Amino acid sequence: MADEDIETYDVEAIQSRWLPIWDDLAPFRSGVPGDERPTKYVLDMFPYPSGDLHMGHAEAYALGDVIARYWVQQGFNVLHPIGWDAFGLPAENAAIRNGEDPRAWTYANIEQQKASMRRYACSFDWDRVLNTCDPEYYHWNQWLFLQMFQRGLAYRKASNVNWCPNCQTVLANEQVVAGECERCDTPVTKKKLTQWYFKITDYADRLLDDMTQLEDAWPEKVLLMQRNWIGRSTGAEVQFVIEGRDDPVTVYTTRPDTLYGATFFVVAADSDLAAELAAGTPAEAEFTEYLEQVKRTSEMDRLNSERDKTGVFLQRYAINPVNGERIPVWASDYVLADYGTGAIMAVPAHDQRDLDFARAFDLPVRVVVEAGEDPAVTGVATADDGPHVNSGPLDGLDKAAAIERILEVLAERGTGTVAVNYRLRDWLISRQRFWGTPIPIVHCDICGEVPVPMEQLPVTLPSAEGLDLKPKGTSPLGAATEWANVVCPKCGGPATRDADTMDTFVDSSWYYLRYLDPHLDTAPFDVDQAKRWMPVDQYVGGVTHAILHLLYSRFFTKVLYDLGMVDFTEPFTRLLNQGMVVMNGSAMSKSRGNLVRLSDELAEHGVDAIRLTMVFAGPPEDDVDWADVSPAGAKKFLARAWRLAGDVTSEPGADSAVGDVGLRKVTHKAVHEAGLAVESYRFNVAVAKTMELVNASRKAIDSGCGPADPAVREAAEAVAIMLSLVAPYTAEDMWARLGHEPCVALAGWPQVDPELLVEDSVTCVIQVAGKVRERLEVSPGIAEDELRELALTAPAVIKALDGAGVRTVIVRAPKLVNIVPA
RNA sequence: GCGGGUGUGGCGGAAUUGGCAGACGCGCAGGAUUUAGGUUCCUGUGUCCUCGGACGUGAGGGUUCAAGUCCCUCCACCCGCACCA
Repeated sequence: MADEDIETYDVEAIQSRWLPIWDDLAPFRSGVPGDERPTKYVLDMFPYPSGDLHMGHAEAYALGDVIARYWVQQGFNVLHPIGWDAFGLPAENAAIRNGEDPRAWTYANIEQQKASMRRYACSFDWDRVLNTCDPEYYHWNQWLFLQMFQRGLAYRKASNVNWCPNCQTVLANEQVVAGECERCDTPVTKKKLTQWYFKITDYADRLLDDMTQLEDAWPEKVLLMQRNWIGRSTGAEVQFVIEGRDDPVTVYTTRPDTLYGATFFVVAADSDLAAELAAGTPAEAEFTEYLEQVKRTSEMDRLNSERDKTGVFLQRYAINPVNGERIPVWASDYVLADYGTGAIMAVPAHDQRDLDFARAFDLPVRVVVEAGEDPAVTGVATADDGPHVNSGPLDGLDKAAAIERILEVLAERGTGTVAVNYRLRDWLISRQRFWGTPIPIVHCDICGEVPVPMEQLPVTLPSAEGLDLKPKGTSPLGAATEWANVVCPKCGGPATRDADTMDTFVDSSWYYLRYLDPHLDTAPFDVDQAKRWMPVDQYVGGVTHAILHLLYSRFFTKVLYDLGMVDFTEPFTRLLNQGMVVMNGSAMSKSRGNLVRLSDELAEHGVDAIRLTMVFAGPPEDDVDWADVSPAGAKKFLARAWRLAGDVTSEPGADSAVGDVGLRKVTHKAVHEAGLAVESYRFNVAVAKTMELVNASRKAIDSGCGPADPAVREAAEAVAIMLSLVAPYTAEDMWARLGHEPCVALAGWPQVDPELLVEDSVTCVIQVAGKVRERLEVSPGIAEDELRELALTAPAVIKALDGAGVRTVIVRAPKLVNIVPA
């Protein structure tokens, strides 16, 4: 029999048999009118169309599909959409390399990925596909931009921005990783440019505070990263008069209690204030030279905290508002121009950076909090709490009391107040590239920034033909004169379009709403559909987006809430971060020579075996090391399960109630435990439970109740349904072999009979001094006294006690007895 | 430097509230079937052992009748942030 069966579990044949049938039946269509099932929204992060799908996609989508298909089996109408995040630099760069139109290149890749995705058989609703590079999509990026523009949430300002010399475009703070461009690893430099921003800082508090909604539903790690990224700190703003300057300068500090310890004052070298203070002083030349040096320092060097402190004394003095002391003003690059006010009071005794600076330039160190050794001697600033000294009215107070007191003092004198600061900066969205959403603004010499009227949207991208897409620091769109030159919508005079395009993170900040009605042409999304489906019940994607994409999406959601378009404030109720697929411990890459091609793996083992391998490899959050797993083993198991279906000889509908009780108990327990495992993301465990059921069924057929017993059919059908979450082709073919019509995906999760979960007998472990000496089969309802008696009289126990008396007997009926000898 | 996480057989990993450590699988070994085996099926597989047992979840200590699980100290690896005043 072996020979025929090997031929019969023919992966290729099974795949090509069911794919067209599923296409026809479309079992995962979520928008069928009159569908009464309760709803769930399962969302996978949409792919970027750079070539075909790879191993990472295979893992992520296999995991998301387990959840989506499980909820379908549980009777939900599951919205499980897919689309393409199709704008962006890589497509454009590739297009430049190949001399192709980025549009053609992108759509060709999308078609290829779409075909692969279909074969991969995820439970996507193919009626809802969207591409962010379609005008019908980015139309609404522009619409949303204008909504924000009207509310002052989109604005233009000049500032020193992160610049990637390789990509020849600006980058958001979030796209600079360790001083390098996140995309190409080129060291990032600074450039002064006028750019568009979204005012995400207005939402800093809400982004932080609303995270309480996400506790226990998002990975703690992601919440922590977001908290750190927003970086809220509470302190005080204190005003210092600068000699020879009319207006005082405000500094931000989290330690206003150490104000009496301020021995010098530092302004950010690259701030306007520094230039102003240096102007006309004897230090001006030295300052100018220093500033040049600072500008030459790459972001990467600047981030090196081991670097020695540098700076220039500006030959000016600030007056400490509490004691009138005259302290020198320095300019240094260790103070950041764009955090707080760009100026600080330096308290070297209690801040390490200030101490390092003080030691470098021989500035005085004054202890105002007694907390250990003298920092001037040790070189280590003390940040701990302790009684204040040398601090006038603060003397003797601890930190909390001193802060409270000094704030009162400052308030009385009108020279200081409580203040909150954030690490988070506004989101820079302008990009000097072609393949993105045009910013819907027209620049007019007379009227300034004029929004494109809503009815003129979308502002579509011109053809790339004839345009030089090579990065040169300005947007290629500016060279499309026919496109760029327009009349001002306001005054009718000559004007030009804004030639920059939007950061592609704008596209992905709201795409989950667009899926609800991807072809709607009157609004970005259907508000009523949003009431029905949103927020997303389960989001699945890589931890690489822990900050960027998730923070931006949360921000957009809150803006939409304020616009009255949605009635929730957080878009993603639960988040699962899947791990990566690696090879021999490191990320796969062509240059490392450890790249595994998904298409090769699929050809060799089949879709189901690859999906099963991904799911069974371990917890979904962990990386899958392809060197450690066995797709061949997965295929072997699938064939084994599949053969089970062929061995069943009872008819469909056979009454399982009269079947073998032993096997039925195994079946119901496996179904029950697999369901619990899926719901708690332990998909690998759910697979293990399915395997156990297959093993038990095999045994029942070969050496137990036999293939005709209805319990065997019940077990095999349960296997097919459980397997349908992971291995849809095999499961469907099993279902057919068991005499059912498609689709197994809609068969419904097997009902668990609670009575069959109750064991007839339980193995009770009898320990003596914590060591197992005997196992007894007992009834689950056994009384403590009876169990104690049984345990104490067991021969093995008497032997282990070896005449010693009994001190205590711990009884945990019915599973355990521990006898403590005297 | 600051913050967080993880350490369980040869390997990937299991293990409600502290209650049989190693489920399930890979690999390996042996056997059966086979002309053959990158097939299928069965059996075994933590370590040591004087075959009664002893030891065993990164190391050391503690709490407990009982610790992979709780507490303390340490080690290793991984991730995030990195002059944010």
